[in-house]
Amino acid sequence: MKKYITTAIPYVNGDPHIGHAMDYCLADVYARYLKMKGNEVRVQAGTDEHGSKIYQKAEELGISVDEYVKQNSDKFKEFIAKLNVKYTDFIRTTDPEHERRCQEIWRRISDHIYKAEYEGWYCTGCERFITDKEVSENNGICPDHQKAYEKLSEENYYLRISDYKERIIEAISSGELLILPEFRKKEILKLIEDSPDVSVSRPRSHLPWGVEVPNDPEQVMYVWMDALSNYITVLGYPDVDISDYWPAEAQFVGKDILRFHAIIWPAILLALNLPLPKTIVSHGFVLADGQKMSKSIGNVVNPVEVLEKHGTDAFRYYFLRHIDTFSDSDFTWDKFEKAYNNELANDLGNLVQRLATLISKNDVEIKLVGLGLDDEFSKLMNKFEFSKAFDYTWGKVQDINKKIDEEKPWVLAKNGETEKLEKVLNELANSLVSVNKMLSPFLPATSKKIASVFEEGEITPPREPLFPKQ
RNA sequence: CGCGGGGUAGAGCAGCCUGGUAGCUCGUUUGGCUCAUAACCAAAAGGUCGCUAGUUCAAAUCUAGCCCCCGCAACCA
Repeated sequence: MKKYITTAIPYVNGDPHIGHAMDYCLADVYARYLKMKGNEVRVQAGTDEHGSKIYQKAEELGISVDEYVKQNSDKFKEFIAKLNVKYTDFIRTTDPEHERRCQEIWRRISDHIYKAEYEGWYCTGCERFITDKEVSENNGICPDHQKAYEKLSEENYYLRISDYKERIIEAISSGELLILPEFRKKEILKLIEDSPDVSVSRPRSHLPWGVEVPNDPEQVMYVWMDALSNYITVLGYPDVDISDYWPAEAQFVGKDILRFHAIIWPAILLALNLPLPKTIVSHGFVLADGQKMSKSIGNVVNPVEVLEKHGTDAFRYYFLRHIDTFSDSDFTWDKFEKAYNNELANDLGNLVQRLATLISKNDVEIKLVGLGLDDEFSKLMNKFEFSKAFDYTWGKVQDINKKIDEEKPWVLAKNGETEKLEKVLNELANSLVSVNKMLSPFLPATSKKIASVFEEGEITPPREPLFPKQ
């Protein structure tokens, strides 16, 4: 089977942060799992490079926008590589092919787009429209710029969400378009009901850096139009038949951008007469000590620092097991260190060491029977309950440690019970190899090392501990 | 009364739908073991299950009211 998985494309006005890592890791785990099941999997990644903020930032830095976005896009590529996340397709929204395809998409859905006047409060400092609520909260004055908001009107294009509202609501509530977790689905369903038509363009004067609206050089596409399209333009749409891979098996997004993916995106797809993605998985935020990470509080955890501390798999371990797949969870250095030492080093690393030693010391021949994937594990993975699946897998790791203590192979060896010893160690080795399969989507490098110890000829303990204690 | 989620051992959570000895992981203490990265295994301590009332032989679980926390309400992963 051919499957397609997408990640959200980050806006490149800053460095990669820990939230981006969540997206990549989750998508990667699912992709590796599907591959293990024998599917042909395509994984998209990319960068969102249009919009006025980027334009401004480049100007501030005194470099060309092209150069600025290229630099930042490369940073993300590097970051993804550091996470050992594999993608098959990388898209940059400033890629001319993408821009052309976007315009073609616009043409194809133009029956559902109309032009209208938009009037609202505008801050010339922020260069954006401000919601009525925000205006009243700030008493009509922008706190960042100490300037009064101005009433401004402009002509924009609108996407008629109302044409598809019923259809989208139906698809989401029936599960045809599955939104995970359930509580987000409820939120979205409520949100769609009240969703007005969406503005999908800006006058070029406000948004100089973007994709031009076909047949209207004065208007530029709203970044979400351009960004959402990436999921199919990267496959070659509309030049190429994408039906092998579209609809996507799963689209991974942060909870903050779920609404665009669950409202605007389905509307665009329906207007194009394309099927809706099968699943949108919305993950939570990583909190630092219970608080949202923010530059002003100064509690931002640098993902690269975490990666470098104990390596990629330790990073993946913490973020895939101790950060819940769906809800917000905490990162603290203390928890990370504990997880590394007590779980990775003691439970798993030590298990590999002791079992390999037992086998090699006693010169026991191991026959691998090639067990299939655990049903319970598959069940959890199919529901995108990755942290629970990982928990389950870890329970199996601990079971093997327990079993070793119960069977006491060292006693069997001492008493010369070779037959029993052989049987016990074979059972244990087979269990570990089968658990290792479950580990492989989560900890690919570690899993490879374990496989090389137990599945490639003579078994000798790894020369270097898998996870050296610190 | 905007919508939604939640309040269970020091921490993080499960159990609630389908009432019946309050459970898991980490941490703490004690014991066991020696194959192993002083790792592993076992046991113990620790909870008025937010508060109040109701239904019931029996409520963490069902009902009602109240208190508190959090998420969402258009561009912040």
